[in-house]
Amino acid sequence: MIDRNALATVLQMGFSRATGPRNIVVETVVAWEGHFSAEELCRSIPQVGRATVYRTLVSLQEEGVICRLMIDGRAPRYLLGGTQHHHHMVCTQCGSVQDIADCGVDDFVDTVAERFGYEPDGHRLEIYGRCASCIGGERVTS
Amino acid sequence: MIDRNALATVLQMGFSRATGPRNIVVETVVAWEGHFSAEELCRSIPQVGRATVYRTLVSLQEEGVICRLMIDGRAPRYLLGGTQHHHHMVCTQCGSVQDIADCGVDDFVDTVAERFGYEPDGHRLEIYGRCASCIGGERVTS
DNA sequence: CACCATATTGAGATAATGTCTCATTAAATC
DNA sequence: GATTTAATGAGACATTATCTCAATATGGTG
Repeated sequence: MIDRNALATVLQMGFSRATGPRNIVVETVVAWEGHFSAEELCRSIPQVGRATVYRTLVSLQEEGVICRLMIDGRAPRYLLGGTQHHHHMVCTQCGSVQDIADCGVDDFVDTVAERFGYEPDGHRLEIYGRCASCIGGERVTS
Repeated sequence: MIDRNALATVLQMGFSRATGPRNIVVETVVAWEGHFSAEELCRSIPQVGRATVYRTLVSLQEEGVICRLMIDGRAPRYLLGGTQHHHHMVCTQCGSVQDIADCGVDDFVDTVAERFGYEPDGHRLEIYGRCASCIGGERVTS
């Protein structure tokens, strides 16, 4: 979880004024359980305009406070999580998302990129499947 | 490149009738150089209705004939490519896409999934950066 | 070949999501 | 409190995707 100081820092990044509406958006995002879409966020804080919500989401992505997942359908979903965590395991049944601490993907990426003369500046790894508790909950509930 | 027989097979998959419009869509997709969006495809074959184009794209994805890339903006882009190739390297400058033949990602995915008691059924790896020719073309063209 | 049953199509309505404009509001400073 | 201007937000607009249902075309049958 992001702490209050970091939050205050985030609120200032790239802006020259700290404002109420942006504060509401950031606090809501930080307090959110699990992932959310832009529209869900808008609905949950109707007192803040759509434009501001979208603008703030862009900033939060740029600052690495949240990341963007393309889970299934059309709308991207956002997840609180630092810049370093772009490896996720997504449960296709319950929608839960598990961060994967880096365990060699970065090296793999560098190796592949080098082979092709590529200069990598980012990558995304998402694993889809069913999480342990969805597998476990398979009994028929009478 | 997909051959004619495979194409004929694809055209039958999941359908009970072979039709002209669907044929046009599939042939256009197969002949496409690089990746494309659904709307680009629609524009290039205005004689086929949007609904049919979208329906056919869904079928082609299900059959593994094309895959769906989330490269940058909002609209997904499609790429001719078999079911097995979900590892791509995308040039953020020229937009070219390079398939990465599997070199261990699958094993990595299985290992991680097992650690979390996860039952994986798919994954996606996309590497973003600049390709060799974009790096090479950096000289100022007078 | 003509005919039938129905799978498939497509025009256009509708939905979902995201972007933009610009008059208004309000934060920071003096 | 007056001033400057960053930031907001209502709503128009844009883009992408889905849905409906009457019309059409396909494959099978006699």
